[in-house]
Amino acid sequence: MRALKYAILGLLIKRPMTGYEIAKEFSYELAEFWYANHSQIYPELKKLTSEGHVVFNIEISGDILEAKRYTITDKGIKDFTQWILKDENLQRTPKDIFRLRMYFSNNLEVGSRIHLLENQRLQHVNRLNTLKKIFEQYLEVPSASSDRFGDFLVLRGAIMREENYIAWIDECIMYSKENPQTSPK
Amino acid sequence: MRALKYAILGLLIKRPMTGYEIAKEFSYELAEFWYANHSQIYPELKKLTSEGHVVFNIEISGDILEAKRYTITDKGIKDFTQWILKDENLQRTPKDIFRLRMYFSNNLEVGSRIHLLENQRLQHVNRLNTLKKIFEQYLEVPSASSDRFGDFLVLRGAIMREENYIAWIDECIMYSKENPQTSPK
DNA sequence: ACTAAACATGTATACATTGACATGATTCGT
DNA sequence: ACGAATCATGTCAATGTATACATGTTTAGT
Repeated sequence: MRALKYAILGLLIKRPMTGYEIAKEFSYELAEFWYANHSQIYPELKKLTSEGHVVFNIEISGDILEAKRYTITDKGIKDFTQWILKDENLQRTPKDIFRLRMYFSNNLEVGSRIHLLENQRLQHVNRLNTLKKIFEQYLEVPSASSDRFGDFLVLRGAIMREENYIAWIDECIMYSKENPQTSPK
Repeated sequence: MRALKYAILGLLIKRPMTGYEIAKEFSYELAEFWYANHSQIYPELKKLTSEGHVVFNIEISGDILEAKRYTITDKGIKDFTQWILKDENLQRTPKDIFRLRMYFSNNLEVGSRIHLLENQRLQHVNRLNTLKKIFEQYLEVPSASSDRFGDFLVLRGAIMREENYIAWIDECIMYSKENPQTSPK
């Protein structure tokens, strides 16, 4: 499947980048649906180079500090274009440890269950607020052909996802309070 | 972290099960937020046995077909109880290939983009309908102490998640139609 | 002059996960 | 009696991912 390959190629279509810059991209908006740290990125870039999907040239900062700036090749663009066009079956639903906890939550007394839910809620609210702040920077919907359109869509998706998760937690809290039990299990 | 360990222990608290039965559980509701196939489950059960978290006894069907029925030990219950009680920081947002595609969707012409979105939409609608049919079986909210309460919460969560994903896709379709471009990139 | 943060690239080890390979028994329908 | 579906358990190789190890430079602030 090699999704990381296409994530990197997609970034390099926008502009040539170093491995370090690619890693940074993954820690901004992109992290809302994809992530890789540098220990995965550098080997992948090496592989992409040997496959002819990218080429690099070395830039020097200061006296000796080298950075490899990678550019996507025609072969890379062609491969990426085929990938992005391809219909795809639904992935398996992503794993979610908190949902796993809630699935087994009958093993908890009401107090503990609600504590866990409130804690999780707070974290999602914080994330939501961060996302909303980033979203405020878009004063209008970017043109569908600009590469900021993709950023806009996934950021909107991330906000909706967080709002929905919070709504689910609220339902869980409500049901737990409505329906108290004396002792667990 | 060993989430699979706790997923298995949680199931075994409900009742003793064979590896085969555990694998089956992962392909029903549980698959909405966790999954493992038998090639992961059997080794994990072996490990849990050697750690003293579970024990098994062999059942024979017919003449010779052996099945190992695993039972959780006191040590296993204690370990699970500590785990379920523990507060947890948010996981990294799960990877989502379709969102990755949409992030790079400025490389597509409007027609292709909408085709991909419609295709994905259909698949989510199908999944949603399946989930709703399962949900109809709950004529009332199960008691918070019954082990069907967890099933109920995560099933409700899965329905909300699918509805929300479809709403996001609809927004993407709307923005793509509102904001057409002549040629990609 | 010093220092902290950011720039920059790599490797290694362990763990998690997938899909294929491998084998065979039992049950249910026709 | 036959065949298909289900029951049942395991290993292996490849891939993917996380965390730590490892090293050194440059820049911006004080």
